[in-house]
Amino acid sequence: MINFKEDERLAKLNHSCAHLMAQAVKHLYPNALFWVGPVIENGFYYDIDLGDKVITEEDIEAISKEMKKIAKDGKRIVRNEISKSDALYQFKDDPYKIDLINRMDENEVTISTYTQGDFTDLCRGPHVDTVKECKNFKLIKFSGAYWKGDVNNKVLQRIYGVCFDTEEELSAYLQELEEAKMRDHRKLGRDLGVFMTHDLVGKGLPMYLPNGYIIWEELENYIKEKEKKLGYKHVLTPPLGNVELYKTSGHWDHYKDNMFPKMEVEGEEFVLRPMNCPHHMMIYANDIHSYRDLPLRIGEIARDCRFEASGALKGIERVRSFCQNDAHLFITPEQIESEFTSVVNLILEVYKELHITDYHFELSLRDPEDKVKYHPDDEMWNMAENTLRRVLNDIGIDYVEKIGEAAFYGPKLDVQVKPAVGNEYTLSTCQLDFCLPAKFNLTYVDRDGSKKSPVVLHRAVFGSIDRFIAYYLEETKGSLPLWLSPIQVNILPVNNEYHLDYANEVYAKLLDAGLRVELDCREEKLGYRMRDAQTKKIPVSLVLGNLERDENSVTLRLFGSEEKRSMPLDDFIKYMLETIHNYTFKLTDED
RNA sequence: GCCGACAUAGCGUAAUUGGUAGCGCAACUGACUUGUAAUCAGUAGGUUGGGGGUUCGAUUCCCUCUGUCGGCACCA
Repeated sequence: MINFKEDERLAKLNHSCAHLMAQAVKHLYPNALFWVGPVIENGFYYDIDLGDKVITEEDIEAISKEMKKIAKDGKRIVRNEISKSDALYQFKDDPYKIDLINRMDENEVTISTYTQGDFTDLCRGPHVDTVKECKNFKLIKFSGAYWKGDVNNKVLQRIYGVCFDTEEELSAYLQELEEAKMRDHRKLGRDLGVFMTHDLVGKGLPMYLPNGYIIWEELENYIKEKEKKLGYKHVLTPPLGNVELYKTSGHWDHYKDNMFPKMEVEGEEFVLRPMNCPHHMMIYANDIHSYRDLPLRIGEIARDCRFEASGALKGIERVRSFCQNDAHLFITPEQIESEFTSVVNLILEVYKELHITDYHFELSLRDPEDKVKYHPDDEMWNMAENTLRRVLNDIGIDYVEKIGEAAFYGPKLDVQVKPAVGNEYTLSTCQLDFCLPAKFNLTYVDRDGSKKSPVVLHRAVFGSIDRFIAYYLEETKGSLPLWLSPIQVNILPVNNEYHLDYANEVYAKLLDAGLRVELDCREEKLGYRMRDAQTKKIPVSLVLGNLERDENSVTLRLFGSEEKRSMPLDDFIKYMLETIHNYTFKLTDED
């Protein structure tokens, strides 16, 4: 997908198109006031104050029409540099522009305006030469947006759009958007029988169907095997806990509004747990630990419930009940580098093995100004953040730093990915915590016999299994690698009368080999059943007729390929098992 | 949660200004006995998301609840 911000020409064009849109809006609604209209990754938007007016579908059409008209007229776009006082005077009737101008330092930035025909906007540019260049645009969507992103502020009308140099590029882009919708995990999840939701159960509470649970189990086994090899010990803890547990950890103060409300039974108060750290802390506290015991790595596929805002829910990507692939590593300060490195390497290994390539790292730091969320221990924070920077530099991975995105207890490294539809999200995370162990009075006995507080790494490779399935469905367009496919092999006897016995024999052998196999012996034409198998994206279809029966062989066709190949049955089974254990994407990749 | 849109059979959809719900796929039944993406014919399937209102009459108009979608805000 194109990134409009990174393409110099597209950025300029789309920024100019935002102005063109504002001009059209001003023509149609003379009282309109404008906030900002930046270029973003997928086009541009403009935030507009229309008083009580709310944008409708018809308005968008009218605005588009007016934009076409202005573009056709082809006025030049002219830059003007002005002083701050001139700017304040020129925009004196526009409180939004005054707000922007007041925050500009004349000595640091040149204040400029851009004029096209009867429309002038405060803007630093750059812009294209004439509005004519902006004629190939499309207004994509519109919605409300809080002024300055603050819920307490007025809701402005935001209109999103895209603009290209040619009509062909525009329609190709719109086509891409349509195709992205086809691989949205919510669509694939329904079509492939992965998960369902029901109003009676409640929103944000997905239920995994047989196909979905196969994927789930495979992922769970996969990651737990990896963790075991790295010395993790897996545990099982309850999905709820006493409110005091969360008051102790500090989560209660920070997140109680995002937790399901507490329930009172026999004078005790409980909550559905929103995360597992406190439980794992208590498991650590169950024993006295020597420095020799560390690192202690406690892992769990753990169910959590969060009272996510209804507007945030999305398929199995953002839900109210989910399972984290969680682990807490209790370590000494000296072990931070090696253990953090080990976690990052695990993440990299998993991504490589599962052919995930489109991701980037974010180092989430505290906002030193935010004394409410982050307790003001400068020394602790600086040490933690610098340690992470050092580790990441040593490993040699690229990352961007994000201020104010840290957890309340420490900085973290997040792996960000982009879904088919919507904003990017965090898939994997590794967090450094100097804070919670102290709150739970966790200790270990060091070499010199003194008690010391361990450091904790919180980490999740799959984030939540739910979210990972969502991501992987989209990444593979529903054509899952063999090891994750709910049905791996579909057997199609050409003719039930003559070939069913052999088909049954092959079926039994494949089943015995541990493959997930189905036999489609419906009284339908082969073409019909083949189409069905392809629609379900089953990786391997075996067509069995006279030839195969007589030679004890199979003729196979892989999903997405028209090529047919024959091989002895035993070779086929061997081939399949090898492929599964290599987590291979598809058989075709090796051919 | 906020701004807005939407909700018709398992899925995808249609129904002129309000007149009593059609179609395709899937399902089921029968015929066809099939060599790699749709054989033919028939049958069944709907309190038009729930509730309330206006009306002689509501899928259509109004209110409300629930859910979904697009953004915003949030994301331990």
